[in-house]
Amino acid sequence: MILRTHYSGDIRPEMAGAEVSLAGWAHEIRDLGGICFLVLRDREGFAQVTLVAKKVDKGLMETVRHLSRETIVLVKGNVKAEQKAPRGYEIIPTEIKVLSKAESPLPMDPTGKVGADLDTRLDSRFVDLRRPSVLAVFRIESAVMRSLRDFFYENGFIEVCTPKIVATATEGGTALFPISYFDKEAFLNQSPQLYKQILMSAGLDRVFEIGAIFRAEEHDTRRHLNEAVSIDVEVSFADHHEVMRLLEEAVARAYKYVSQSCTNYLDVLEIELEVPKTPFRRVTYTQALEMANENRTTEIEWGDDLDTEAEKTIGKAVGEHYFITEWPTEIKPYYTQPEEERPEISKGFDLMHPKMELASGAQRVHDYDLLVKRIKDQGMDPDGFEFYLRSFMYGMPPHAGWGLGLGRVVLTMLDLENIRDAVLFPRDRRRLVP
RNA sequence: GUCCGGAUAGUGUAGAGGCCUAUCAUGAAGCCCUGUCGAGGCUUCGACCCGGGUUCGACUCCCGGUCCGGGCGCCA
Repeated sequence: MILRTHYSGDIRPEMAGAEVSLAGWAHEIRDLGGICFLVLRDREGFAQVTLVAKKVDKGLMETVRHLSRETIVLVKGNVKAEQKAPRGYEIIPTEIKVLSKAESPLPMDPTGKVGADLDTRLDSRFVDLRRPSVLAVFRIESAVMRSLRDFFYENGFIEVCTPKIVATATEGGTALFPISYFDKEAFLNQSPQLYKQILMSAGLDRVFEIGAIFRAEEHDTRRHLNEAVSIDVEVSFADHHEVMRLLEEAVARAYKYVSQSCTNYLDVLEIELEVPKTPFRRVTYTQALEMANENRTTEIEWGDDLDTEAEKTIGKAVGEHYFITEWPTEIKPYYTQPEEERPEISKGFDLMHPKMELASGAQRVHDYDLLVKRIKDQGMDPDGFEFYLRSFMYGMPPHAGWGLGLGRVVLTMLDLENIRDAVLFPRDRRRLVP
């Protein structure tokens, strides 16, 4: 049984006379003496419940007058078309039941009239999310995931779930969270990379996963978190060009879907979403370096990674989504395939938004010997990768893939200030609760 | 890690050595009001991060700490 018959957003003035039950939060109570308005809020909007002193049961009037804000109520009543009411209708109640009382004062203002710092908001995220403008971000995030899933299924992908508890590091570079696993040492996985690749050997051909990744870096920025959601893709018998094409289509598709299906949430956020045009511009690493080194005091040398300043300069110059391609092999992970003709250049790429990096990917090394060599060259021990390397010994198709940060897609799409705004319960260096 | 900025009622803020028994808004409690829609009016309640120092006197200045925000770094 569901207590409500309708969401507030389902009700139309044309339903006048209908008996409905609404359930939600007492958003506001405006008592004008002879008439009293209760604004009930649920996930889909607001409904005005109107009580006229002369016409309504005294007990009901008293109940409403003494409701604390954010108390959960069940309102049974009749729809009345009323021009003076917001959205052209109001509810004339016959029964109001308090389901759960809200204490007061509230930890923050859920109406948005009075602001709250990010820290305050995150501490009381359950109240923060009651603000339609905050919820809108996550409704859109849901739409992004849905559009990507649709896109992947339409393109022959199999959705997979790889383990998050692992025995070894994936890539070496980043720090891992150690965990206790009975009598063994284990880690939280930094990326599904190795498992996606194993599945290519297994013959799944095209896989995707939307899942959590963990990085134990003590970074402290507006675009990094220690737990993130990664949208990962791996495709067999494909090169990096093919998966770049997939990636740009996936991103454009998400924008398109959101712009069509989330108009009300975009309105709440006052955003006019522009769908990026594909194909995205390809900028080689060498070209990127040239752009970055203009008007710069300390030049970045060929072979160095691009720093934040460089990303910003290039982003400004390009002004839309773009790929950086032809990275030096040396600064890409060991599983990145070098070009055959000039092995110092790799088949790795990054997808960039003018504000920040969104994804990175590559055609992968599928040759066992080369992979072992590359692992050694990067100062790691192939023994730790045996479970992974074994899958390269018995038939591994050439393959390519990428990982795209969900939070960053939403952050850049909605022009949010902080990645924490795009994650329900962010985990950063200091924050572990809620 | 490092550099810059900050910490005042539940929330968001004003404050520049005595003006502070601390401003405003929001909120809460109560009262008035029949069409509000950020309703309005009146009354009441509620705060200077912690420790040390300077000074006759510190919310205010100095030192240390804690926490928060931002930049960079680390990170793909």
